[in-house]
Amino acid sequence: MTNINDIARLAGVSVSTVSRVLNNYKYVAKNKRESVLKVIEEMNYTPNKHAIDLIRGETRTIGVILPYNNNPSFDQLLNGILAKALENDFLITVLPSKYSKEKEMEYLEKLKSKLFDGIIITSRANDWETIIPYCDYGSIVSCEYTEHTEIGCSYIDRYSSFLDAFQLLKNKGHHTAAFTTARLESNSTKQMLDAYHEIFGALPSGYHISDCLCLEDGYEAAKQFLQLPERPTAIYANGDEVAGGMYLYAKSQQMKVPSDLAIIGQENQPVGIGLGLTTVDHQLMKVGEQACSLVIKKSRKKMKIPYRIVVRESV
Amino acid sequence: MTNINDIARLAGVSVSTVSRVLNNYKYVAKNKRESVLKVIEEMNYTPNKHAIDLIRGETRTIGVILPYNNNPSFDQLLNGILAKALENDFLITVLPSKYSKEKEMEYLEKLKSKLFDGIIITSRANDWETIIPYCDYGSIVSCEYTEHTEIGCSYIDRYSSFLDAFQLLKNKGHHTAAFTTARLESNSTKQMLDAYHEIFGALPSGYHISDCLCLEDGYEAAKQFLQLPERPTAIYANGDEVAGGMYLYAKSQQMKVPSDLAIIGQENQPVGIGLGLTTVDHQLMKVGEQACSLVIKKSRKKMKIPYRIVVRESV
DNA sequence: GTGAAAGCGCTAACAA
DNA sequence: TTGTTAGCGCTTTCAC
Repeated sequence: MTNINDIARLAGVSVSTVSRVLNNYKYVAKNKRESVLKVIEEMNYTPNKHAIDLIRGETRTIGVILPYNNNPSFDQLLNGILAKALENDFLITVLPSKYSKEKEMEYLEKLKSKLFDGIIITSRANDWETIIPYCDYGSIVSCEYTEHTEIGCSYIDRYSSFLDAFQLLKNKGHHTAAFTTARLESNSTKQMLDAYHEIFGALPSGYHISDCLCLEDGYEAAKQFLQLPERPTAIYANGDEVAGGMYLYAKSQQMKVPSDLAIIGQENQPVGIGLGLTTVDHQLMKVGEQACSLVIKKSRKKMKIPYRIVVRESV
Repeated sequence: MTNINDIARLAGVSVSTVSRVLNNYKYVAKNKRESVLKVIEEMNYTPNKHAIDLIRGETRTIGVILPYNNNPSFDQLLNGILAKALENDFLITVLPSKYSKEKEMEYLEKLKSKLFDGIIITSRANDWETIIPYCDYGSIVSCEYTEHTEIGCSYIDRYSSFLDAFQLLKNKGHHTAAFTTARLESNSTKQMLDAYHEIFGALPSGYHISDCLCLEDGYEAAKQFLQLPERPTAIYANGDEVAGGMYLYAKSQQMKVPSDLAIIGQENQPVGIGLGLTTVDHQLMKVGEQACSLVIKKSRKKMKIPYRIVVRESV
């Protein structure tokens, strides 16, 4: 492996001159610059990135902690992040966590070991208290709101989005609604429950199913909901794919949507467009873009991203 | 920033002993090991990864060149790669190319600069001839078949999958079929055309539309196909989201699927499940997993991944 | 078992 | 405008 010393020797200059050429410094004699460039070309030389990063203490790489990598919502987030990173000449390393506390800590340790300039936490298992110390080693940005001033946030006001969705159902004449969520322990689930109480009051037993991630989960959830003695007349799904599964189950039972069953999804995904599902679009791509901007700028701002409701025929 | 020297000094040992502790060497006196560990703990020390990578010349990181990062097929590929990488304790850096030759070369240069141990090329703009020289700097694996022995391949036999799909349509009584592809210049498109000729003979003019990536593209493509003087009776879409768009357009024209128009998609995606679309599942997730295994093992094997046709109600 | 010292490949302060 | 040299933080002989 040829290195900077070889180049210097062959070009008959010092390593610093080679370094200057490499970094486009002004004050290098034209002829020296040219001969250095020539040798570099001949030797097919490329500087070792680790040596550079070691000195600079910077990598222009951002780690993205992602619980699931086969989930459309997190894909949207990631896509936003990637777009912004590309724009700014940053590299993105994907860090799948499966909500494992240990994995998350492992990734935060990598921030500490200088592998990344910053980390975006799209969702987390650990408490903020255990995460915050790592802010000393790089910029940490969350896609969920937190009061902690050390953490930049690119977030959605989920509570009010849930309120809006439930209110929409109430306006359509529903007195209750069933709903699904992803993780039972998540903040989002908590907000969903609060929003429900706010709009409809007490939640009928069996009206909340958790751990729904994909179309099949939605199908099963709908089956469960519709076998309840007091069937719900409306369902709020935590994603359009889940909503799609519900739609399919309803159809399989010869039910009409929305007259027999109203369905509302989230994130404006293709299957929802296909089936004509009303959806709450949280604009996760924008959330991702903003999150990436924040890490790059090492900003700790709290940026709320607006959501919008896309009305189609399922409500 | 505390470093290995600080730890050595504070623990009253040499840096080599600290290094030995860090790397779980056997021959370190118990008391020294303990005092080193204690100081590490107290100082909250983590070794600098760049220094280590610089020496070892290895990073346990793989770069994945991905033309589009908001495309479901490439998402599936990436998900497979991520799953396998996680299993083997490798990190994945996503390298969006948008089929730019320059970007691709930039990423290959990063392989040369030792940032990655290997690179997976999911799809490419450059010729193999310009890519191959980079095999000297790390393992390069392709998700497309190539004869070049330097390149490991985890691939699909697209030609025969296309034959199968067209044959299926022919068996159902169709004498022609329209189809969509992604990039006009791609190998895949070439194979699609060849397969078409093999099964149906000459391609009626207007029966091939390129640059279809998403549901909206499919909608537009169907509109164009169905405005043709000789309407096609069947369409083979290059993805289920594209197929979904076609389905929606057909429905908007009060056409029945499959009696008025047969539609077959690819990749078994949620929208296809939702709409009951027959699809050719190339098992891209498995392709990704296998590709990742190959880079990790620095293998240059050619691994063909089987596809399967999922029959639903759209054909 | 342990430490001194020579790198790994590069940048940057300093002196010339 | 250039070269010398001291690092960056770590691993790894080699000698004791």
